[in-house]
Amino acid sequence: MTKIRCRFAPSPTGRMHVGNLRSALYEYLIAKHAGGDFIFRIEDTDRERFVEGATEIIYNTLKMTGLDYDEGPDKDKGYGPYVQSERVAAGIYMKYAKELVDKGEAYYCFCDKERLASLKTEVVEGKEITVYDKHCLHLSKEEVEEKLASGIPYVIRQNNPTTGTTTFHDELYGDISVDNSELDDMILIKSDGYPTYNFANVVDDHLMEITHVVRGNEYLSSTPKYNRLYEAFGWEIPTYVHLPLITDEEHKKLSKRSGHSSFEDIIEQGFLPEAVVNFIALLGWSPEDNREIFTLDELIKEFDYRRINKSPSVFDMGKLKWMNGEYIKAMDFDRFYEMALPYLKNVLTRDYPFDFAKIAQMVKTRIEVFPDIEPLITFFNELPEYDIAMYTHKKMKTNAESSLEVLKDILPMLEAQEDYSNDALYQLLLSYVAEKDVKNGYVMWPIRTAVSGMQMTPAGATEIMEILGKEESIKRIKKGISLLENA
RNA sequence: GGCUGAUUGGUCAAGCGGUUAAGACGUCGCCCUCUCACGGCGAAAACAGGGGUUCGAUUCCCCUAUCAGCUGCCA
Repeated sequence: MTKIRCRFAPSPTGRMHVGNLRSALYEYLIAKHAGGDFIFRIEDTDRERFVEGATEIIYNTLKMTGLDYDEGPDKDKGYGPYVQSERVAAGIYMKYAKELVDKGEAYYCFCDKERLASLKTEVVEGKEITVYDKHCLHLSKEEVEEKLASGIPYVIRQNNPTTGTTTFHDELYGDISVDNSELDDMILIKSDGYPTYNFANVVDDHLMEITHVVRGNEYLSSTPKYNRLYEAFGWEIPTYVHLPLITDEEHKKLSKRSGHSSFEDIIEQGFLPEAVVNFIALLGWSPEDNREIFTLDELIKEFDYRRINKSPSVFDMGKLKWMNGEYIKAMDFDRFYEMALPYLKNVLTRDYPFDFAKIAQMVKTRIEVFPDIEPLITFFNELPEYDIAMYTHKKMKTNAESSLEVLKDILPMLEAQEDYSNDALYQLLLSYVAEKDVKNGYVMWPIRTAVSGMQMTPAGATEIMEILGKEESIKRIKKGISLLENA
């Protein structure tokens, strides 16, 4: 039994897409579940789309998500280099392309853009289809030599048969067949000397002894051509696992506009890496039981790629939020506090010794992502303008009149009170409730309204006063009284 | 247009010939409660359509529809 080797081979073209990240995750999980190796390779053969800094983003994403690779550009285990542009420099692809030319499985093509354009067939919606007509396949050896010698730009194309069918097996999708007449003579080596993905991918996967080729199913339709390449070389065909795609809410491919296209975008919105990993693991895969919360290690243990779904799934931001909220609730307080503090400090700017830890405790069960904290606590910093209609609450049986009465009764009690701890204040108000023989809410509601100016708060009236302290609490109660009196 | 694939509630998703068709998010209701949230309980909500095969189809086959991907000197 050979050791399983899976690779993650992204192109450094920008931020890391969540579809890409999920591929990386599944590749990692498939390898690790079987005790295999996870290889990281960079496919930078498209010099036009290369984005400066994109490689760093990929490294960083892998680090943040905990997808540790066993081999990669900075971890050569003898299969390197792991960056395709370096492999180009080493002449690897050209060597194999020429081998194919010698075998008659590939050929030089000197057709220029104009001729290629003339081959295009106009089809609906402005889409054009080009099928190469094997024009250059018929060049004689002498003609090829002559053109090469005279420096005419060329590409190397795969020479595919035009009759018969090609079948390949995918672990998830089963056997897939296509007529060979559908197989275009795709370009292997571009005129700039770089290989296309189609070629580099096959060569590298073989050379790096990748056993399981795991990738998005946008490659499903070109896999027959890859198979023909393996066969032309006489190489062993790897196990294929094509993954269903992830779409946005409109069932369209995730776009930049959808706001959650990249891992970085999501992290910037206040999500935790482990929640994102957990969430995307469940997008297209499910465990045997109904469990939904998994650490990476637990995923490794449970992940069986045969349980991967075949149909595309929508990236549901709402459920990601829920899951992130679960992670926040389960987080130990010290770590939560540390992460929440910047948001707390951002809002609580008043020159007052706020008890940040207490406030953090209040919001912990009330947020899904960290930025949710801010709107919850701004009232602590400053009493907002509010409408006295807020004093009226049907269930609490309160209205402006009753509220005014309660606030006026309570004010002297609060002024006399020295201990502003939550417990003490609560007992104090409860004694008033008992004395008046009313429901708790009847007195709590107007007080909470007066000290917060908010319809909803992350804490009760007495907890709020504990935070605000005596002076500020009384000031806000008085403000409430004057608002009600002047109504 | 051609090729390939997919199709279970709004979303994720179990199911792999016989089930009251799980569970989760969201939504709604109730309880808890010093508001909200947490927590607890409950409700509404699905097998794309049509033919077969079969004693019996969500499960197997075919057709249609819809969606997606590919159809690049992008990956």
